[in-house]
Amino acid sequence: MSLQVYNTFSGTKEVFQPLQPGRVRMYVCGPTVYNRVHIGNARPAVVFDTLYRLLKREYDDVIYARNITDIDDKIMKAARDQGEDIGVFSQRFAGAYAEDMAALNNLQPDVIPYATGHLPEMIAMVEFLIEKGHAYVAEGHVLFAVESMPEYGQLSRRSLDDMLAGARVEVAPYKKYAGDFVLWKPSRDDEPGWDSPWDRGRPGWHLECSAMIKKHLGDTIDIHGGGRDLTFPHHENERAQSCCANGVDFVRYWMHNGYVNINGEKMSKSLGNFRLVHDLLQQYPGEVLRFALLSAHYRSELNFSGELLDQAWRSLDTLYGFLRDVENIDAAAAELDGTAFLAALHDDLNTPVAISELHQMAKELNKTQASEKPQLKGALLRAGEMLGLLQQNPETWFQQARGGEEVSAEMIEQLIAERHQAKRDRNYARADEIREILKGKGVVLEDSREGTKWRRE
RNA sequence: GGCUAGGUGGCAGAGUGGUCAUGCAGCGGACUGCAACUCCGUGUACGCCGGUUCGAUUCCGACCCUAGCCUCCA
Repeated sequence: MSLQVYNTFSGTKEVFQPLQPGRVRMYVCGPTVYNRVHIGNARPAVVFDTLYRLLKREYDDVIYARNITDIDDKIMKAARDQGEDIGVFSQRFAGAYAEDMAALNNLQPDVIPYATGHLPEMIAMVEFLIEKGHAYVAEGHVLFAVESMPEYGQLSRRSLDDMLAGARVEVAPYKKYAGDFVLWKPSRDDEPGWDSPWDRGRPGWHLECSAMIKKHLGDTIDIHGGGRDLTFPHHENERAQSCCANGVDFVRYWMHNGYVNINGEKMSKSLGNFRLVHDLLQQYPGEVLRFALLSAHYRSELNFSGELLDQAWRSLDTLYGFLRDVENIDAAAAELDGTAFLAALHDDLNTPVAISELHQMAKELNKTQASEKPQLKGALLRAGEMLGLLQQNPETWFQQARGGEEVSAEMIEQLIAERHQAKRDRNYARADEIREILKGKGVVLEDSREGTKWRRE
């Protein structure tokens, strides 16, 4: 079963073949740390984490890097506005990002490079680009000369003429060509800056990723991921820098996820229609957010709403329900080869189909005879793990807080015991009364031959 | 204006030239002391108009509509 991925560069699904057999290098653009991230920012992290899990299953040597952009004018401005040291400020939000991503069951990337830790690499790359005639110095800035690269625009499929025709931004006077972009810009004395062969200054955004990729993953990497909005200009410019500086192919497979929409519009900071992951986590388990994000194919847009999350929560309840009362086996030993589940993931990470297979596996588990249940449960848990789902103890899952006033588990158990006695006494009125009381507190009882289970809802 | 993606049942969302996505919700039934869980059953969904075809939601063309990128943005 070979993995197929859609490559933005070719515009088609391709069979994935790493540069070197058995060895995969993947880079995903991480956050610019000047505030908490919204659920749309979380999509690439979840999508590529899922891909990372799949790659690790298939390849021995996988390195996944996701950077922290901690040099940026927005950070400078936000830190200044709040009167906070910029290093402390950005570190705070880098930490918040790590927390949010962990809450969504994302594994830690193997490498988390910080832009501030790579100034020498960036400066070296700029020097080299100047040397090779791909960049020039102008009024303290260093600019990349896009006309020096005939293939510029190939990734985003734009011609220079088209781009300039649609340009809505004033062109800085020091640019030789309107499409040239900044590699290095001068800093004022009160702005963060680093000494360089040019003025004391700071790197352009695109340069940061190019330098970090080169250092940690090499000149040619297998997968570069990110949100669709990064295709141009960010990735196009990264590609220009890296190809021209390294003289080799930069990325074998470009992968871009679609947006998270609200009411049919892209969720974005500038539109102000965003929902922060941190806020959503007050109301929903991270696993519900993750499930919701994986419920659409990564290249599709995903319409985000409270209803979507409620549906995700219900679906997880159903799945966890099947896992109750089944003896565990070592899920790691479970075999997924040849399953429709795995086939779905191999087909350009088709998570909606994979999730539907999860349901099929759960139903199968429910139907089968007791002796075979542990085996099937193991497979289901292993499949869930591939998606970063279903890893909690089912009882923990059902007992977790769901907002509203909380009755303690002890109190619930006590009432269940009292109801049990009432039922024995055939005092159904009292039994039903207790059930109603608990229901009013968001606790649902489920009787079975083995006893009474409860869950919050 | 240039370029790109898309319009699927109440909602979310796959997919396919001709039996089935799947989930959530709804409805009917079974189970249950009654429920819940679970199980069984249940929906003539594929923007509009033409064309190709024995047959199109799926291929082709026109049209309408939506979103996105071209500026910081996952």
